Amino acid sequence: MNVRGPVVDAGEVRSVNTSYGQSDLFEVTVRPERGAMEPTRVTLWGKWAELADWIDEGMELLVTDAEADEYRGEVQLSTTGDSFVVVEPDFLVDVTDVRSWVQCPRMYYLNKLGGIPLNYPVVKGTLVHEVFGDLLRGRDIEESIEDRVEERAVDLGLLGRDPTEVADEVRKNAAAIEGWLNQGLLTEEDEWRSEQTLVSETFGIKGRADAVRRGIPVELKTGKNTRSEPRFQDKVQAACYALVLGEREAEYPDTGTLIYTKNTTLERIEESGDLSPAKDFSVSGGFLKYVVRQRNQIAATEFRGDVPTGYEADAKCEYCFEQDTCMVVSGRLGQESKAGTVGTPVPDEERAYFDTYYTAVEAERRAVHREYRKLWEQTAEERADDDRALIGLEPTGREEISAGRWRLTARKQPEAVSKIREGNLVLASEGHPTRERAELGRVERLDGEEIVVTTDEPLALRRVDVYPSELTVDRLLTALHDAILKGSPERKDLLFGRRAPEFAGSHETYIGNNEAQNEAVNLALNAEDVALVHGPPGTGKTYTLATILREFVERGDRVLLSAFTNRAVDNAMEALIDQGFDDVVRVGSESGVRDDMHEYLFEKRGDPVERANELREAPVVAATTASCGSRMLREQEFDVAVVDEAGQLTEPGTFLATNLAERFVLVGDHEQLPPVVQADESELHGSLFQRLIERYPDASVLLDRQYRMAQRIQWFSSQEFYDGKLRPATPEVAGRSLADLRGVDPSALPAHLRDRVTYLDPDGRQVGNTNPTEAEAVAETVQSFLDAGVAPDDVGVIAPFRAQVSEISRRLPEVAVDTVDRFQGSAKEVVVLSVTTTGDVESPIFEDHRRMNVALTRAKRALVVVGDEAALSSEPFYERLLRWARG
DNA sequence: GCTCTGCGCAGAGGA
Repeated sequence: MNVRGPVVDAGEVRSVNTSYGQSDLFEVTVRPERGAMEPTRVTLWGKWAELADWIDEGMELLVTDAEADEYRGEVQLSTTGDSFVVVEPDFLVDVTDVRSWVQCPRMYYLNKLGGIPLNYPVVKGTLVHEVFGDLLRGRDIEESIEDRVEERAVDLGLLGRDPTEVADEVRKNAAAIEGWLNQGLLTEEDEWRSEQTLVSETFGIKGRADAVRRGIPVELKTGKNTRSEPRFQDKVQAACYALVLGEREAEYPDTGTLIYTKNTTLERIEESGDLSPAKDFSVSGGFLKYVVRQRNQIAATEFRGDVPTGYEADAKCEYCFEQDTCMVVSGRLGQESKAGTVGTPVPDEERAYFDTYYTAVEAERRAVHREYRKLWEQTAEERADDDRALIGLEPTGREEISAGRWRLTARKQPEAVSKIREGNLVLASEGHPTRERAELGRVERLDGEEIVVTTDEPLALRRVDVYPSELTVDRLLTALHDAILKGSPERKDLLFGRRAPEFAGSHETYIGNNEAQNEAVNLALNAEDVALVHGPPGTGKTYTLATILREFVERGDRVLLSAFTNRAVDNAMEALIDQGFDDVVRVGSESGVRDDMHEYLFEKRGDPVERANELREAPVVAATTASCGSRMLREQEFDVAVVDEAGQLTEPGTFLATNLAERFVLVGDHEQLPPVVQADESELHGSLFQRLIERYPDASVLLDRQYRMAQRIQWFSSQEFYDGKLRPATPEVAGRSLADLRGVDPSALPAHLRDRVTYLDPDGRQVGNTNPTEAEAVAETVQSFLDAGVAPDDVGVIAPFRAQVSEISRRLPEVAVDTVDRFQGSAKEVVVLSVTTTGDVESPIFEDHRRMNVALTRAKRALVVVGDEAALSSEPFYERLLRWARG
């Protein structure tokens, strides 16, 4: 039987004599999660007893194949020879992390913290792996090499490598594999699967195997291995995959294969007479358990929030490549380290800051892990409700689009809604993402009836799940590392409030008709380190930002333009282009970047020198903050970073962009929506923008004149969020009404909708996160505006909940209906807000009043608030809102 | 018990 639950009590290790000889035992008490079982004592025998050093009360424990017996009248459990003990099974450890932990626990930590920079051996290794995958999928070797090298042009260009020489080197490595593969294929029936994504629900391990051959994991290594035996950490890596494969097939492979391409030089062949680059090794049950114990050490360390010292294992620091980094990091952070320390520690407050944010980012990582858990924990029905997956798909086709690239098509239920969008990374499966055949893929197309996914290998497409990614979390950590450990003292003095921002230079007129905007441009241009531009709704912050960018370029600065979302980056670029400047390189993915900006999209494929130069010499590079954390952009330097919608960025998120530049300008509005953060009790909720603007008001400018809303519409927001400072830019703006719109006849509207701000209580009732009666009233209201001549394109409907959005959307197919969060950044002539809730405003979504600020400031000429009076009267803020809306 | 965008997927290697 299996038992799983939190540890409520942990004892001491004892050594006892058994019929099999001397053995250690360690007793823990676990409160089982499922069933009505009382807390149960579980005895962990033999090597599992080492967990005594790692287990704390509160940690979750899973013991498989435990045996029940009665001892002194009490039923208790013991591990058996088949048992595995897994600490915090929900914490998904990467296979590569187990690998580095085995080398040295501190290397695991350092890799996580600093990331791995762009270097040639790694790029070459990646290339050989890609060619290997292509070979397995039947592609011609020369074609593959040529294509893959061309694909990596930027990396090779930035590293100053000649593509012909690189191709030669890759060819040497790949030829050895090809010869061996052909030999194998002639003699036996081989079944190969390349690039297998594996996730284990039992062992809390995830990773991607290079290949699986007849159920045996195959790991390719391009590095040198001069000894005849496989490297230990390579075996560990392959054994991890064996563990996950075994879980799925209910039988563990007893072998692993490692392929060392460098071993097949002519000299070696002559020396050993051995043609094969492949080495098989046996994977015993004992080895699998060793791997799980290592994985447990990582999970326990993360649970405790400990930092590995290196003493946990017996690696020798003098041979370690990371020794210098290790010593510097421990020196800067005052950490204990086996390698010793060098340098002076950062001040206490920086250390405290680092610790706080490190913990907060790790909490986000655990939130991502919870998403993974949902992959297998939920039933199909729950999954359908959760809308993270599309289930019950009917496979309709598969075609090979290029060697080893497949396009899978399936029919979906027209009413099935999900958060899956085109361009998303997904797990495509034949029914269950971890128990049945599954492939990582990308959504190519998605409409009402059909979904198209591209994958490396074909399968019958029956289900598509969102694939959670730790990528951004990893990048936040490196941004934190770069900012605090590698940041200049001047920059840090500023971040920690020890020095006020400085400004120097003359005051010029850049924008003649708006004093605040002109002030903002001056402030940005004169900033020696930072300038902050506070732009409430409709105040022309994007225009101002574009002017700032243009003036920076004019005087010879190289500029990074960044924001959290692709949409914001594209908008800012558009404004820049509107001002007549288009010498911009847009870094990003095809699916993320808006179609009309594709002509500026940076092409990574081609000639290395050309590609690298285009990037290095671009006066303006535009990318999301997540992209700024990519290896390619981390290599770039800028004079100044201009970050839009900075109020939506966490502090480490902001660093992703600002780390790359000498100076920075943050543009945003902290009175609109804050960063999206998964962990509730997190430091990440506040933005750097807000903290700096509060600390250094003199380094900021408030854009106080808005060009969007009629006076009546903007009043509430101005009073509640901007101390009444926000005002219409011109009398024309102040007096805006529907009558100004061509073809609109306001007198055709029902009387209760004729004012610029109106209120309506449809007497509905909240059902889940919807309110059907209210949705109906919203639809009727919108219809009234359409009947009065308002174009569908000029109307927007906003609701807090996604469920209510789809409820309304069904009734109004031709009108833009979206959540408040997704509406941020855009505006409409007419906006109808569906408050949805009834009785009270207790849901956490109503707690942050800034969400309402966004919702109420999208309308230019007419705003209708639709909601339950009782709910709106139940809290002072909403009561003021109601009073204003009623007029 | 709510909102949700990113990402060149994860891993590639060096004595």
